[in-house]
Amino acid sequence: MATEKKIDQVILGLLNHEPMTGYEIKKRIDTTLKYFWSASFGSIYPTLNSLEKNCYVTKEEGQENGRKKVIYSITNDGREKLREWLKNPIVKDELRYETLLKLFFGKELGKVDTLKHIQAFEDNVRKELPILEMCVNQLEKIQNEEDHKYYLLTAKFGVETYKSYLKWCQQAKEILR
Amino acid sequence: MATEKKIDQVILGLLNHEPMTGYEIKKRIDTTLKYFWSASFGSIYPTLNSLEKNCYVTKEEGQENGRKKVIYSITNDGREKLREWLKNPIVKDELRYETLLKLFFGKELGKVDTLKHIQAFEDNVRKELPILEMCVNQLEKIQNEEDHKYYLLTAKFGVETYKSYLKWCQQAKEILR
DNA sequence: TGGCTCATGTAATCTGTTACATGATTCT
DNA sequence: AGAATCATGTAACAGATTACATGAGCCA
Repeated sequence: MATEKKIDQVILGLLNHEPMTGYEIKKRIDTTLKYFWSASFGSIYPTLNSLEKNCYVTKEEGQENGRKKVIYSITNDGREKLREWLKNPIVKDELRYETLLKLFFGKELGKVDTLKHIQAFEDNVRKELPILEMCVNQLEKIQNEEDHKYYLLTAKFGVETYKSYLKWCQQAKEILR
Repeated sequence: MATEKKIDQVILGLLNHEPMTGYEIKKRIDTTLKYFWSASFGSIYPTLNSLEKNCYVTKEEGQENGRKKVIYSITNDGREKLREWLKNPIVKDELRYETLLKLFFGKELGKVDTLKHIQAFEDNVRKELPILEMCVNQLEKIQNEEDHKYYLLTAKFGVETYKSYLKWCQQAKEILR
């Protein structure tokens, strides 16, 4: 069966764009993939090791400004692995909205405090939405790199869902009042 | 510290509405909470056991049509536990869209197959949206039970996000063509 | 009679996070 | 000098899923 873990695919996918260190992979996930994925160092570094053991990536130890760096690159086998996973049908999106759980059980908490949860949710969305929109704007300018068309898809997804979140927030507040 | 696991809170929350068996809890999660939460028997039954050991729920073994049933009810301690969790700020919504991962790395897969993923996503949303809308309609009719106002919040959330998914699907298909 | 749903539960396993350890460099 | 960031990694643990085991009732 081999690797079906998604963290493997995430790393292969990112390295398929350009060689990176584990640290950079983490940063990339926390910025670009933030709206639909997350991962910790505790899963990234061991995964890089096992990917190398299986020849899906190669590592190159170098240094930059005196700091040691381990730069990973995808191999042909790795790309093949990625492609294989990509063409399989999507199994399942896993959504766990703690926010919605607290709203669903909100009767026990009461209107006032439930409204506070909604407000906190809204505040966060309002903070993130402009970032996503900026991201879309920049991606729309870029025409040459083929990658960017696909990045645009996910950024637009973020924008649309975030806008729907805001719309819902208004409805939700009205219902509770 | 005690239980911070969300499955505990999900079960307490559901039992706070009415006493249920583990099997019924599972069904409830798979229908009503489906759009924002999931859980397996392998986590539900052991959790019910530990909740009982800690006196957050009580069990009553009975039978119905010859079938043995274990019906759980929430206790005052359990309700207190639930309330305590509800009033804490929301820590994090965990969203892991496998769909978006595959789109993000879509360059390696190509337009045709990426469009297939989008289509599969769209088909599913089109199938689920009417169910959610029906749900909203029914909840809007009910005025007496206070619980339903909170259920309505989450159902409306589902409707709004699902509509935004469909909107995005159109955009996504245009971008790739 | 065979298959589906109801119903409960456990063991093995998987996957990932948190917290810790370490140490260099850059910023203030 | 001290804090923050860069950078890599491990060990313990948490939390959940999958697969299996078991058995009764219902429907065709």
